Amino acid sequence: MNLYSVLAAPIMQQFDGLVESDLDFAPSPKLEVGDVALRTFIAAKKVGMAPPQFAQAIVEQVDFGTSVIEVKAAGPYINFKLNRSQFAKSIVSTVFDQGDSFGSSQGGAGQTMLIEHTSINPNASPHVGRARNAMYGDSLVRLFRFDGYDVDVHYYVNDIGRQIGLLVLDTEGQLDELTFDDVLEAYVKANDRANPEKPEYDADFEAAGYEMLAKMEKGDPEIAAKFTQVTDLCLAGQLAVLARLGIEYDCFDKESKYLDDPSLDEIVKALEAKKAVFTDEDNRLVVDLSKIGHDRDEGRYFVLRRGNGSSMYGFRDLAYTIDKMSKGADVNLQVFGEDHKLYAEQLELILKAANKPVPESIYYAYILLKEGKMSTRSGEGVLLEDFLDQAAERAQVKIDEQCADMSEEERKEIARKISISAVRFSILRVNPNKSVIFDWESSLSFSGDTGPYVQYSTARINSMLRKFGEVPTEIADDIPLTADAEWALMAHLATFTDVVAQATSSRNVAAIGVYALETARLFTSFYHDCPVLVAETEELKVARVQLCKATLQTLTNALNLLGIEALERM
RNA sequence: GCGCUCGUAGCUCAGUGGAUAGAGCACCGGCCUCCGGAGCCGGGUGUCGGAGGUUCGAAUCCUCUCGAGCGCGCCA
Repeated sequence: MNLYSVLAAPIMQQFDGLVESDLDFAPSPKLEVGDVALRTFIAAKKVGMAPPQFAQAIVEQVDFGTSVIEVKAAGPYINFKLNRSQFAKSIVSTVFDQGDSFGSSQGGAGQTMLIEHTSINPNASPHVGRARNAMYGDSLVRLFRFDGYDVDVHYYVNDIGRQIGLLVLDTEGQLDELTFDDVLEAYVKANDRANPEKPEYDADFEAAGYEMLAKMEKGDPEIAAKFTQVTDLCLAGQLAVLARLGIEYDCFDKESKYLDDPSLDEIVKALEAKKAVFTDEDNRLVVDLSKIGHDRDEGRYFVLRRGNGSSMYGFRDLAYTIDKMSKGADVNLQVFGEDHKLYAEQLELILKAANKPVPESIYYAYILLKEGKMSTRSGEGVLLEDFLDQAAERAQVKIDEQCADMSEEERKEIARKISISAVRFSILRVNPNKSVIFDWESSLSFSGDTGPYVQYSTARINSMLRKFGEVPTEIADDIPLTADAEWALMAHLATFTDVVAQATSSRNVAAIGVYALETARLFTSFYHDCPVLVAETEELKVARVQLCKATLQTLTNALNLLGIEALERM
């Protein structure tokens, strides 16, 4: 359903040599001027006329039939007043027909996508900053699934490394009784004991931690089992928090699997052939990236192995990336914080040098705390769990007073859904390459540009639909939807498919949030202007209810992409 | 120092070549004897960081510059 094709066809018929993309249609700046505008610059150039003359020529010569009521040139622009009723039928019936898949252009049908996101160190609880990674990744998953892709979601588990070694050491013998929170606490203590700058510093303990790690890397089965036990416990704790936001994964890839992967030899050989790898004075194995395309001194060297022979994170990550790419998905994505940009570029150079395919990286900027007393500088300072708890508490207060007739169970469930909406929306609505200033007050607010505001529209529509009863699926030919508020809403619904396609190809989920807000705003405006259940005539009532239902469907689909549920009541 | 990203209203953000740059928050007025007031309507606020350039046309593209965030050899 494209409003503009209907107008483009007769123009192309009248003027030879024009294709649809030459005709630059957009909504008119104001409804008083017209419903749709054509900007003639590109097409005028192609037919060899000055834009205002070409505009005039179109107005005089082209017959737009019944779909247009009035055509007026305004300098290089042309404004069309449309037969709104005719377009209304087309728009509403398209939404009805496509239902839950309205908005999808099925561009990914038959294709596969592999995405890796989140990957938090096991020794930490998810912070709001990291959660931006998980929420973005998760919404990309939803977006690609909606577009028809078969998506596989991967989580890279950093199950080896110094911090796990320290944890194993510190919790030895008591792991069976410990909870995730206990382990987090233990890690803080263990970290201090291994930090020479802290009063608790214990050199023997630190050394024992490294020894533990070395044994693990050598494949000691007993130690390995202990590592697994700690890692699994932590992972389960992290996943529980992420699951509260509706975030799930298909595969967990353990880093320890890639300690000595055969593909690593292949990489080193390829680098050797280009004289891009050397062993330095401290016996480290180092890549000189300037030999394979890096053009400056900063970040020129990339260490693969330490002097003692143990591998670096990046070396194992190379093996992991090769493994991921070997699955042959049509689209491969990985979501990183902006601090990983150089690192990812370095990996990319190495992979390319070894003639290996490279996944596409998506970056998000950090979340900063509004300056204040206890602010550390990044959003790392706020635990996701606390954020969710606070949001749920606030929502609960409001629900308890507003939905007093419902059971406690129901109220709790609704409060939960609203809190998730507030949290996800506040983070997702900002473009990912832009830092978000995190502030409790506005992030937990339920009014204005928020997820709960959008949900409110869905609850309101559902309330009307319950009162109305069964909505006829048949749309009348002369459906009486012609008021400005009705048109503005319908015209906006008609753009959803384009918005989704654009968001998918640019991997920018924020556009969906902006769209959902605008839809909710236009709906509320319509709702206040146009009586629905108390409309003057039965025809008008049915038509408006149908528009409401189409709006609800669109909002539901948009919210789903953001991991937010539309609500029956709130 | 070098590289990447960002800079739009008091604050938080939309707006990736087209008409008079838009929302929310905050502030001031209205609006529930009509369908849900987490709402709606109205009121004003801009050197689009700055300077050049490209273009019929620039918040948007290019160059320079200032400011902020992030990164830059044995953390993951």
